[in-house]
Amino acid sequence: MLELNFLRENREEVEQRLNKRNIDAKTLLDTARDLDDARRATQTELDARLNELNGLSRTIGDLMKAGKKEEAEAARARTTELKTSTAALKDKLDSAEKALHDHLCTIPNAPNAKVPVGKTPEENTVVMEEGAVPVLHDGAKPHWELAEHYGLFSLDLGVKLTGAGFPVYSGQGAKLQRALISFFLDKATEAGYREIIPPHMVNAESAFATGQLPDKEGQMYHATADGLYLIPTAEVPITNLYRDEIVEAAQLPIKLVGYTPCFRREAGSYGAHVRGLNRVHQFDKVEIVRIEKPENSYAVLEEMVEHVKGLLRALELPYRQLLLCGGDMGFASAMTYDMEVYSAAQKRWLEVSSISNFETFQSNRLKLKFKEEKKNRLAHTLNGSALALARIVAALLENNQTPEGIRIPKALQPYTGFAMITR
RNA sequence: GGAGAGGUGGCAGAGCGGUUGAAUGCGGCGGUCUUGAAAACCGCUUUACCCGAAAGGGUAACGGGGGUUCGAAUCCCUCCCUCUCCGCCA
Repeated sequence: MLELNFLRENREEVEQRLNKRNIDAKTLLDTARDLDDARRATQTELDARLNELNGLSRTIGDLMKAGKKEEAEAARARTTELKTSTAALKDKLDSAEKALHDHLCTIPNAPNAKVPVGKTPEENTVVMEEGAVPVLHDGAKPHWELAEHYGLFSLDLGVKLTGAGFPVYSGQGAKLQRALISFFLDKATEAGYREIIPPHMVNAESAFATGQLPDKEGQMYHATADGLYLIPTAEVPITNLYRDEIVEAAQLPIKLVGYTPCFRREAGSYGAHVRGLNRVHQFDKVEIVRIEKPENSYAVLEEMVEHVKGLLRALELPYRQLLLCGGDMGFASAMTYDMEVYSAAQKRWLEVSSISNFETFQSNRLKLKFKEEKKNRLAHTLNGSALALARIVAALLENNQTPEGIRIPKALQPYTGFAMITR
């Protein structure tokens, strides 16, 4: 949620930035201003009445103490009108606040100046590309066929247990999964991130604070009996650790990392491009989260990208970095880089990481501030996948296949305990 | 699941209808003293919003929500949470 005051004081800038999303920013902002004006007027009036009522109550108290019963009764009579009018004004204020809040919830974050204009993924900017695309042997297979051949994971078994899109990993496939998680966690820990194991379900408050509710309600699994949501990413519980907190400036930066399974309902879309591990309802991901001072956040975004690049290099995967255009960015983000790896058998790029700066969009909902020189300021939050497993596995299997088996990158071998996946 | 106790400021802990946003202690910040430090002493020390150029003024908040009352941290209802005992259990 954008900050109301920032939005009022920097109207021109915010409108220009929002326009990159191809939305009617002018109308959205005009409405916000009007709703806020109405709210302020109501509160000013309410406060004045309440002030009067409080004064009367104090007078009555004093008169009672002094034993002046008749005068107290007279004063009491005058409170009746005030009580009904303040009650009405309170209702009016409540609905004005709700209307404003609901409206603000519909406004996405304002893209950073560097974000390119564009409507579709085709208009994203390729920032850089690195690593050689491997030349595969004849008869190279896509990863779902490799999985079957080597017994690494099964989607059919997942259907039996749960439904479509829930892979069951086994044998070397399961070991590879665990190896990657450990490898990513260790790398993040080396880089100074503190490891967190959070709950895999969150309440509605948490889901709201990071921006999943109300706009992405349909994408989360919802346990209605308890009002809980299965997390779509570790970002949700980990960032919410700092909900309703005011931290000392000296405590920043806060660097957290967590591994969790991620659950996504992902309505729609079937066919070849969602086969295998390309798009599943449950996958594993290691997420890095940062809480930063505003003046540092964009440098930190680049630092996080470098961290992810380091992982991809260590895994010897060809990858590219994309700067998302306004039309392709997530609702809560001010600027997002996507990292994609090339999956050689499918001959396509797979998104394996999304690294975003949310500026104060999340912290405003979280009420996450830091104290600097006696002033409380909203912190900037950032997060990024480092990395998302399922698609990394897909690329790893496809790119490293040989007639003799599937080669495990050197960096990973200490974690897997084997150098080659074989039958 | 059954029975009981309780949720107050950064922490501990009073208050149980009338200037109580809240005693007191600890912690923190500033000052006096000191060669320096400690001790002692003095002052300050929650958050959000509204009006205002500012100075300043006002409103709200004692787990959440609702009610009673001229007035509630204090009384009532309800929900949530924590603790103790019993039961069950990875």
